[in-house]
Amino acid sequence: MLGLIDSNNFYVSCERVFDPKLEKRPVVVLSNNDGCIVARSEEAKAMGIPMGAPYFKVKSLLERQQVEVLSSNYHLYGSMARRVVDTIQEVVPELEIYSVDEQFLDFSSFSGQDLSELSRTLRTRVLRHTGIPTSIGLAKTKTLAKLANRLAKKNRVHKGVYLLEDTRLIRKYLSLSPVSDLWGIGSRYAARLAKHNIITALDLYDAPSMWVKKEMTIVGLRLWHELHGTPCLSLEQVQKPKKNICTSRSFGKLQTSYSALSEAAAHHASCCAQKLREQRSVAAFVNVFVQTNRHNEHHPQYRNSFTYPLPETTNDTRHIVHYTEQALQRIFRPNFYYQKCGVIVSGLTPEDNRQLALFENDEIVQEFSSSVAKPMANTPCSLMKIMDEVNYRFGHNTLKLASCGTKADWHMRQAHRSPRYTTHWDELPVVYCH
DNA sequence: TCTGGGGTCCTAGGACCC
DNA sequence: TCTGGGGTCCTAGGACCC
Repeated sequence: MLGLIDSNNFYVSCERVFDPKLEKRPVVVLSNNDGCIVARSEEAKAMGIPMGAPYFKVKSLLERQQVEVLSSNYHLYGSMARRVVDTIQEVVPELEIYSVDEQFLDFSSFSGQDLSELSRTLRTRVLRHTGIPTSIGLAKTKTLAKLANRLAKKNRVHKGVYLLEDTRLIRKYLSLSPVSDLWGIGSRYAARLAKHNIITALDLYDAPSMWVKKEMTIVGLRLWHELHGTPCLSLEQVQKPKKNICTSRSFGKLQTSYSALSEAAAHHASCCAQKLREQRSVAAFVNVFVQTNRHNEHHPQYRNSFTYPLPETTNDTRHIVHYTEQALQRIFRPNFYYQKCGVIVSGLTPEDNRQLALFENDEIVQEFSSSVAKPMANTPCSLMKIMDEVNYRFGHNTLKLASCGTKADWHMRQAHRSPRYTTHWDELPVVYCH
């Protein structure tokens, strides 16, 4: 048996831990740039506020219904997610971190124990230690555990834990679920399956496996086997290094100047380089993309990207930023209203067996180190290491390249962000004693 | 005026190799 | 009439996830 533990309305729950007045009230959390609704409390869901709705379209409805609106606070959510995982691991050490609010649990070392009971204890513990409510689904495969988790969440009588094992019950629940509820069935497949009269999850379960493979490739076949109780998706306990890393943001307001785009791109490139160093990888390519607002019918549209092959693989911020600039120069066109830009690094390999170039080119490094006090920066490695350490100790962006700019009027909108209670000294919660 | 930001996997087809 | 038999790598496009 394995389990899927999932934090309920995770972002809203994080906010509620530190602001009790949000309890029992409709609350929504917005995406970056205060763009769309990405999390809703149960009360907000009950009012029919749809997931993913653009904020400006539902703003007046939210105001009328007195819904609490929050900008997303990813420092807080990331830190709370780590606490949740740490607490779970005290009880179940073997797990896979599937997303910020979901973990698959490996119960193989708990044979003979009552897993439902154990899971209920686990939920209570997570709630007590972190303040985050969770639901746990138990089943033989990941796909069934996902379903069981839905049941645990949907029906209060299960008290947040549901074990789905009995074939008759599996069939019954599948017959009550639309096929699009299954993990791995998105809107495209749902529409295609509907044409073949496959409407419920049970219809897919009862379809011949070879037909499923023909229509939905090996991915669909795996899903089919998982529904029938044969595991095809293993638990990935070690997090694999990412194959691509992307940093991008929409601008708080549309931008037209090269200098604004260049600053933003340098900033995103710096973030990519830092993420590369965190996972101890180097990149072989850097891709820069820019785009205008595709929803805007009044301004002319433009989107473009350019991939720059790096002369040697690197995770040095200065190199990545330098080639980002080169790529941006190729795609920037004046007289457009830009809405977004981003940087993607790819061709990632581990930094400790980095492939050297035939002619290692240290021009940028030398140019830079000659203007900096010698003992600090004679190798790119040590300078980046120091920069990361300083930024870790004194806060993100304490040290950055000048090309990232200082004005940052391209920064995203974030009108309703709560304090970063757990990660910033000057934003700690305050307790008053009477 | 205002519409997010990350990721992964699979397949087919085209190019190449011996 | 008859035209080999293995492979790899890369990319674009399509699907999905949170």
